Amino acid sequence: MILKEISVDFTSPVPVYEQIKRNIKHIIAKDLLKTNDPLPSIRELSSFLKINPNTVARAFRELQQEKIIDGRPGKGFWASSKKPSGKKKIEMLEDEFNKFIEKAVDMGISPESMKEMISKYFREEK
Amino acid sequence: MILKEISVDFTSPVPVYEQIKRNIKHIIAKDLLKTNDPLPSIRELSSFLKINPNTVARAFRELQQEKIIDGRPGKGFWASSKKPSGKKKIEMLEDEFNKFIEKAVDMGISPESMKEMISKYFREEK
DNA sequence: TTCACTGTATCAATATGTTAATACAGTAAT
DNA sequence: ATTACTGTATTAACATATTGATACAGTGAA
Repeated sequence: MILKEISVDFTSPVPVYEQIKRNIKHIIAKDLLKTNDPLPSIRELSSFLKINPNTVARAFRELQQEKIIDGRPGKGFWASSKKPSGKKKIEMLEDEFNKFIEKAVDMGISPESMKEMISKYFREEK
Repeated sequence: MILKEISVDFTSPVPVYEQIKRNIKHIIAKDLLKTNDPLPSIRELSSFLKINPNTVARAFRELQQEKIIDGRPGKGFWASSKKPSGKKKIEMLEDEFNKFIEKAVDMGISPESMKEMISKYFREEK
């Protein structure tokens, strides 16, 4: 079960519902959950994490709005079949990304420096 | 004067003090303010923007902590003596950049794809 | 000193965000 | 219909972030 892939840090400034969202996104991005695979129920996950069901419900609701998962009362939630493909995801980001690059260019930052920033981010990320 | 380079959007979810910080950073990054050039005083800027002096003070204080500007009571604030090198500029962008990368990660985009997006931008640019 | 400007500190009001308590409602198997 | 699960909605408690009112303190020139 993917339950043990999910954990939250109560001392983090990142809200618990946001940590849950990221957990699920990463799980789906890594294909640990494929299309139509069931997620743990709201109550199952909330009692596993020892938090209020509403907190899990908020995470699931927002993921549903983002079309990452889908769900129905009485049936639970599952990985959506309408997940955007890798290409779609990049297209979704590209506008925002180009704005960012333009600002960087405006400041005189080279493409090499930008790539270096990416590498740095992932080196520091554990 | 750089006063007219500074504006805030009161309907934005981005706090006013944060908008001021970004304004100043961009002004310095674009060399509209060079080393030791004076910034508007806290009260001057606050009355110009019609906000409380404390809001401007917070922006300036944080910029000072980030070594982007310097200041003293009775003297005002000025652009820090440390010329914003390429590295400095990158630091200024880094917060924003990291948020972007985080979002990309959340979408399951690999570092390689991100670098590819940068290359693509510059290939198409010229 | 006095004055007119600087920035600083403290506290309160307000707004926003997060989580929990609790009750309600849908689904499906028995 | 009963049971045992699902998700949903409402409201309140709590925490945090943002901004403002106000008073205090430093600097330098007249």
